[in-house]
Order: sequence, then structure tokens, then C-alpha cells
Amino acid sequence: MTDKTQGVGLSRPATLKDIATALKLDVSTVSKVLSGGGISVRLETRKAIVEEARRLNYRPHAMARSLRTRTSGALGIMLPNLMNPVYASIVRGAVRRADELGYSMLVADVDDEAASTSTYLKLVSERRVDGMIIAVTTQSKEIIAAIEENPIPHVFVNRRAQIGRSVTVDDFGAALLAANTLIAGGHNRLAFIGDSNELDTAQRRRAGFMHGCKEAKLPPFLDVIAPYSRRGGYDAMMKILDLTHRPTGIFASNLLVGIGSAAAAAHRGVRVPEEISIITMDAEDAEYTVPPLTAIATALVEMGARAVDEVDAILHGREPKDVVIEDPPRLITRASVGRPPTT
Amino acid sequence: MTDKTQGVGLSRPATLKDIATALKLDVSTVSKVLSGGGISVRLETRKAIVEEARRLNYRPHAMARSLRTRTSGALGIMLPNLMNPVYASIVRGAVRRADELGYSMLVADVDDEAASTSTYLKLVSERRVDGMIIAVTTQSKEIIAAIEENPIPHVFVNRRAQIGRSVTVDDFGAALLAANTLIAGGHNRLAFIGDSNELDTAQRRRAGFMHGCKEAKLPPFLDVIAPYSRRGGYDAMMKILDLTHRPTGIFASNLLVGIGSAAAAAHRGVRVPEEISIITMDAEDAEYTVPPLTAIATALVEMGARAVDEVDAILHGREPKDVVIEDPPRLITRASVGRPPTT
DNA sequence: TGGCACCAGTTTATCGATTGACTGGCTCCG
DNA sequence: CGGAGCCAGTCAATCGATAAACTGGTGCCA
Repeated sequence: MTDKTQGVGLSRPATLKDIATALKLDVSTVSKVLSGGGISVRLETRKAIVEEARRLNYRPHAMARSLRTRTSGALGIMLPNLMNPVYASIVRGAVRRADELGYSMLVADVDDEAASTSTYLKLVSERRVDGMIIAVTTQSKEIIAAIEENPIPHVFVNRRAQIGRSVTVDDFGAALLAANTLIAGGHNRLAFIGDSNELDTAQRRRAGFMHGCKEAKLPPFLDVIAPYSRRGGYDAMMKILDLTHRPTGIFASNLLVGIGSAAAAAHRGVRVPEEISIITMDAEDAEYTVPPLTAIATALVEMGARAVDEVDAILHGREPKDVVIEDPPRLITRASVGRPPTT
Repeated sequence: MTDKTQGVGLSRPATLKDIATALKLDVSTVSKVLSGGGISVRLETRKAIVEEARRLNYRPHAMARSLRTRTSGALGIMLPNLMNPVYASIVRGAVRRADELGYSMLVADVDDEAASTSTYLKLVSERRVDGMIIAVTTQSKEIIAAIEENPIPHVFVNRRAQIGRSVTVDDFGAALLAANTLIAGGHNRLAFIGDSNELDTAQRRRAGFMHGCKEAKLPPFLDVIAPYSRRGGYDAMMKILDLTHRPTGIFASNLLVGIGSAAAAAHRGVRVPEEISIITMDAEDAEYTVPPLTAIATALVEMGARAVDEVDAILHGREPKDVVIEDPPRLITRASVGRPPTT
């Protein structure tokens, strides 16, 4: 067992006391120089402290500081499934922005309400985090109650908050753009594939799509309710393809659903876009489908980052607000939307 | 500002002191009952303490406990990119197992060496974590040095460790199975698409594939070096399809590469598996490609979980070991492998 | 020359939980 | 009857950092 040293001459992480002792000063002086604001300490002394701190490779003990300051320097994020690329993107944005702002990020992958609630309670009541970012699917009474009883700065992301603030993208606008893109392509028999309206993103997308159809005075679109998953999209598309009088333009209102529906069309031998057009959302992964999917890109990574910004704002006493990412939804034209077939 | 209460009658989280005062006991007694082992306290007193703790909804202050016990109850995981489904799977496994074992998990998404090193140093020297799980791509001298100078229990995951332990899957075996599957299908002109041998997973897969070819006394396969990304796979496949004398069986040795190469074939109008067969790895997402890709499934989620187990083992003083997930690679037969074309 | 301000730090209490040492009273045994 | 041992807790120190209150000396101004 060799004696591993950090910095110079110590076999354990340096503390304020080590610095203080070395310089024959008081720990409080050292503390003030190293973290506290500008109190009266001679420049010379200051320099010596800073120098010694570097020499000993001093790092404040996060837990000790936490205990005293009653802040942990960490945020928490809860989401239902990291393997869903939509959440993975959000988390990535959040984790990276947290790092930029100097926070550590605690991640919890929780898929049911009970787990969400107990995770929230654990993180918050053990005071491991200063703020929470919540991206769980459903806002059950249970979790809302947990938040109300143990309130800390929090933000819902990709969900409208029933309690507190939220960061979302313009789902309505994105869906509207999808509808308009299809309509501009000459389609007038449209279908929407999306999750049930219990999911608020689905609800907003559905509304946006409906709005587009109404504006163009199109007949009511076909509304297929399907879970936001590959399988959900696959099954929904199969159902649509079974119809004798098929719609010609499909809005798969979620990336996974888009991937699933493209797969369904291909497996059925239905050519996209010759026989049916598909437009999806959240584009990044949709470039390598067959055919590459035309998509409405929303700023998922940015959304995660902004959620962290908002929690940070609350923590700094700034007025939090509901934010809808300004970055408007963008159309990424690829190969899955064409003219409707002429029959 | 309404007076939010947790538990009964307090406007702030309860502490040991609150319980002690309420029962006219000493905090140390309360502490011993609630967390310390079996010291001598009357059953009656014990019950009263436990009861009062529940009534006040007591939760130990994680930071205070940390400070005293010199353990944080948290682990850290570093990985290069959460949006890569391979890492997302690993992280999910890790996060969930950590939760089961009572740890919190700090996640850092870091893509270069400098960021990895500074993240490692931050987490470890501020003593935020008791152990680290490292899934970064390259084991640079820089990060190795950082670990050596600030050693804490750690495990490399999906990487052979140059220092300390590692948790991997049987990459060699997986690649061998891929080769054998292609060979059994009647293919004898094979190609391997994989990252450079600097990535140790790529190296093991390449070796496994080579072994399979040698055993079958096949001529050397075509070795296409491509980054483990969708684009990498796409470009590599395009190159292969440009060849006048094409291989007939392709092993895309990573999920992303598989998705990219299937897309390339489709976009070129090359039929899979009629004209060319593709087999890939890490199957979950590959079901909804066109065609659905035959794949070798490895236990990525399990790998993440096992990494946590190993760190936990080290923390409990058990002997750590290098683990290769026992769950052998499994062949998932879908539609992308067929007989070679008869020309 | 009295008094105030300021400089450059120090003293002391504190955050909440844990742990080893200790104590007052009782029992029990030889 | 005296000491050992145990029972049921208490006491006090400690983890490392922070912050409010304080101090002893000097400078300055009226």
C-alpha cells in the first residue's frame, strides 16, 4: 500500500485547517479568502492563502459546506425512461447546463408514480438537492401532494406544470407546422398519430394539428391514439394501412412513433412518400430511417438546459416564469413527404 | 406565505434534536436507535423514538451524516454521450441498481478528456461520491493519472480497465456468433464494420469476428473502420456498396452502425437480405429498422447494473473482480440475414 | 485629546448526525 | 457485605466549513 498523496505532503485531502496551520492563521480567515466575499485581509496574506491552497490541492468538502450553508450544490432530475431518446436528449441538456453552472446532477430513472414519489421525497427530504427538474409522464395526485408537502424550487420540463413552473417547446406550433407542410404538399386526407390527451404534449400537438386542418377547411382528420413508442407507432400505422380509404398524409407526433410508422409502411411494402406521406417530430435520429423522415425539430436538448436555468433562477431569487423555448419549431425536409398519390 | 408543514407541527424538516427534545432524551440515544446498531435501549423507549420519528416525518440529513461518516451515499457515473442508446442503456441499468441499493447517482455527460478529468476530480475531491463508474471512450493518460492521484473505488464499464476493475460483456463471443451466423447462412465474403482498435470494444469484436472467419477457413474479411455512429455506419456501407466485388455478409459491430448501414443499403436501393445480409449488435432499437435487423443482443442494461454492484462490493470490502456478464450474447433472428445471392 | 472608523484578522457558535467514553443505579454472587 | 457487571442512557468530541460578533491596534479628524 503506497502512500498516495494529493497535493504536497498530505496523505488525505487538505482542509481549511491544514492551510490555516501552515500559515499560522485562523481557519475562518482562510475560509473568507477562499470563498467568502471581500473582507479585510491583506493582499499579501490573501496571496499566501491562495498559493498554499493550490499547493495542497485544496478542494472544499462539499458536504461540510452544505451542512453549514444549507445548500447542496446539486440538482435532481426525474424522468421515466433514459432509453427513450426524447428524454435522453432532455437529460443531456440538463446535465450539461448543470455542469456549466457548477451544479452536480442527480438522475433518477423512475417509471411509475410510486417510484417517482418516493424518489422525490428521498432526494428532497434528505436535502441532497437544491432543486428538482421533473420530467415524469404523469402528474398524479400523489406526486403533486409530495411536492406540495415538501416544496423546493422545481420546474416541470416537457410538461405544463399543475404546480410551479414549466419549460416546454411550442408543441402546438410544431404540430401546426406539420399540418401545414402536409397541406402545402397537396394532402387533404390527414391522420394524426399521438398519445392520449392525458399526456399534455400529445394534447397540445393534437390541438395544433387540428387547428391547421380547420384553417385549411379540411374535413376532420383521422385521430389515432397510440402510445409514444416505436411499437405504438408501428401498430397505429398498420391500422391506418388496413383502411380501405386511407389518409394520404400522416403526422406521427413523436419521434418513436415516426420510426415505428415508417417501419410499418416499409414492412407492408407501402412506398413512402409515393403512396403515403409521413412527417414526424424531434428530428435527430430520424435521418437514418427508410426513407429519411421529414420532421419538425424542436429543441429538446435546449429544453433540458433551460429547465436548469429556471431552477437556477429560482434559487437566485429571480422571478421564475413559464418558458416556451423561443427557438421556433423548424421543418427539416427529408424524403418522407411528397404529393398525394393521384387515384 | 402559508406555513407548510412536513410531518406534524414543524415548519422545517425534523432533526434528531426535535425527536430527542420531544421525548426528553439525548440526541445520541435517538441516533443510536434510528441508525446505530443494537445498543441498550429499552424496548419502550425504542418504540417511542421510532413512533415520534414517523410522526415528525424524520429523515436524516444526508450531508450531516456524510460529514460525520465520511461516506456520501452517492455514486458517480461518467459517460461520453447520453444520446447514444448504448450508453443510455448502461446508465439506466446503473441508475436503477443504484436506487435499489440505496445510493443516489450523479451523472456526468462529458465528451472530451479534459472534461472527464475535471469532472472526475470535482466529484471525487469534493467528496460528493463514494465510488465512480467510468464509461468514457478513451482512457487517456490524463484521466488515468487523475484516478491514480485521487483513488476511490471505481469500475470501468464496457471498457477493459487499465487501472482497477471492469465490467464488460463478451464482445469476442458476440462477434464470433455474428460471424458464425453469417457463415451458417452460406456467406463466405464477409465484411466487418467497426471503430478503430483504440476502442477496446471494437478491438475485441474485430478479434472475435476474425476468429470466426479463421475457424471456417474463410479468406480474410473486409475490415472497414468507421466510428460507432449512424453516420459512420452509413458512410462505411456506402463504401462497401461501391465495391465491384461486394462482400455478401456484413457485420455492423454496433447498433448505431447497424442502423446507419441499413439506411445506406435502403437508400441505394440494395435489397436486404436478398442482395446483401447485415447483422448488428445490441438489439433493442433494431426491431424497427428496414428491414428489422438480425442482431446479437448483449446485456447493456445489466452491464450498468453490475458495474454498480461491483463498486458496492468494493465499498463493502468484498474482493472486486473483473466481470464479464455471464448472460451470453444471444442471436435475435429478424429479417436482415439471408442466403447470399447466387451470381 | 476624545472619539470614531477602519484594518486585519480571531473567537465562538453553528449546521445535524455519529461514536467512544462515561455514569448512576441496580442486581447478583461469593 | 463488597465488588463486578450490566442496564439504559448521557456526555462530549468530532466531521469541515461558514459567519456574526468581537478585539487590539492604528489613523484621522475636529
